[in-house]
Amino acid sequence: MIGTPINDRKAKRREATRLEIIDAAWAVARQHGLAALTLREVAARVGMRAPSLYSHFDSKNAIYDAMFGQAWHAFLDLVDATDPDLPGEPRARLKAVARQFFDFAVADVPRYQLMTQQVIAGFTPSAEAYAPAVQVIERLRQTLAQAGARDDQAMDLFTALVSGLVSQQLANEPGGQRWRRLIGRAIDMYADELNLPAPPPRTTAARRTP
Amino acid sequence: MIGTPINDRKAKRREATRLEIIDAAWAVARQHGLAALTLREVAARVGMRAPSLYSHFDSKNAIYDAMFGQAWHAFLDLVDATDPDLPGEPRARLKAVARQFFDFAVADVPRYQLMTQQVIAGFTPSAEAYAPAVQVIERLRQTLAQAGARDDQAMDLFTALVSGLVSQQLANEPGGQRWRRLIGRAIDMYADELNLPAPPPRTTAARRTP
DNA sequence: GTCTATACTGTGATAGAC
DNA sequence: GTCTATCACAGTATAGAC
Repeated sequence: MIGTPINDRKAKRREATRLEIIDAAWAVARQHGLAALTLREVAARVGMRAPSLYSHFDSKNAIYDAMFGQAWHAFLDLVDATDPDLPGEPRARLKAVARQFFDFAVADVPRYQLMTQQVIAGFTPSAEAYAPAVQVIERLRQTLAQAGARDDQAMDLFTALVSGLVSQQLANEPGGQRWRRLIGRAIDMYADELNLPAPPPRTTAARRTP
Repeated sequence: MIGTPINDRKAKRREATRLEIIDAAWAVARQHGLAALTLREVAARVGMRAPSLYSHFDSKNAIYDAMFGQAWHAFLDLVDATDPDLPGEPRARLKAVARQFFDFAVADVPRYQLMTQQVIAGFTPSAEAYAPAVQVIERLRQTLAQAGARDDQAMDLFTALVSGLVSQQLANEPGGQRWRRLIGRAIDMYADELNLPAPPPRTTAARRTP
């Protein structure tokens, strides 16, 4: 009795409603802040009463959980889509990765707060929602290894450096560029510490090595 | 009618009650988390009912505000008390400053969250409570200038680096040492970028330059 | 299955008696 | 100052309409 057209349509409708609710929740979070999200307001935006949300989510934290998974999945998709376009030169590659994370973080502050900080009191992401975050870390590990940073400490130092730039930007000058402009300098500093090769001098020819 | 012994005693008693309330609030925050703090529980710990707290604080956020100011003031006092004992050699000095901030942050997570992140929904610190934080930044600016890092970018890079180490430690391994152990490496990396002099080779003599 | 109405508990905050 | 009583609003459990 599973997989019939009727059940497919029901499941699709159900999933569509879930997405509507999550979208509404993002809208409320962006407008009033992540912690100020209320079920009544989310419900009102999708034309329901608050208790009706419990037909689709077990609790308010389950909504946060779905949002958490969606956010990390969006970043994972971005990472995978961008990968072929990344520059081959190690330093430029690391800078591009750092700027990608930075820009994604700064573009939607409540999303970034949910992804990284423990802003919500009793919320801990489920293993399922956390999975894409693990995959992002794995992609980063590969990128760093490719650039010549193979030990775990180099990885930890990179994440600390980039997340530190983001957190300072958001805390002290949200919407600004003061710490974003430091990314190039910061990554060069990092690459020097790892003895990564300096970028080759610019030439017009030989854009690809055969 | 101000400054009489009776008014002094009243003011002291009033200030003592305020401190009792703040201490109770810290205890609740450490036990249940900063955001899970409730006026009823704070009041119970000082033998009151919740509405009585409004005789001493205008709102719940006013309690957070007093906690915020107290926390930064405690760190400022620590910084000033430690200053004469800091090593003179620039790199060692920067490492000591970084470890001091790191250890203070990690020692009391709710305190650090209140000091740096926007964990509380509608809370913005007052100018008065923020003052000691500004002084801490000023001390840091002096320390960095003394070590040879005089531009604003160097300051921003330092704060990003250290706060990044803290945030990664707290997010991924609270109570551990994984990122703390990176402080030496991170600060050396930073000092190299600023072309600070390398530390002198260890000798038993000449511990001070005449 | 999906939604509503209702109600329970707990929150920060206010009003007024003592 | 501190109390009791009360309010508006939150999350959420339950029962029942369709």
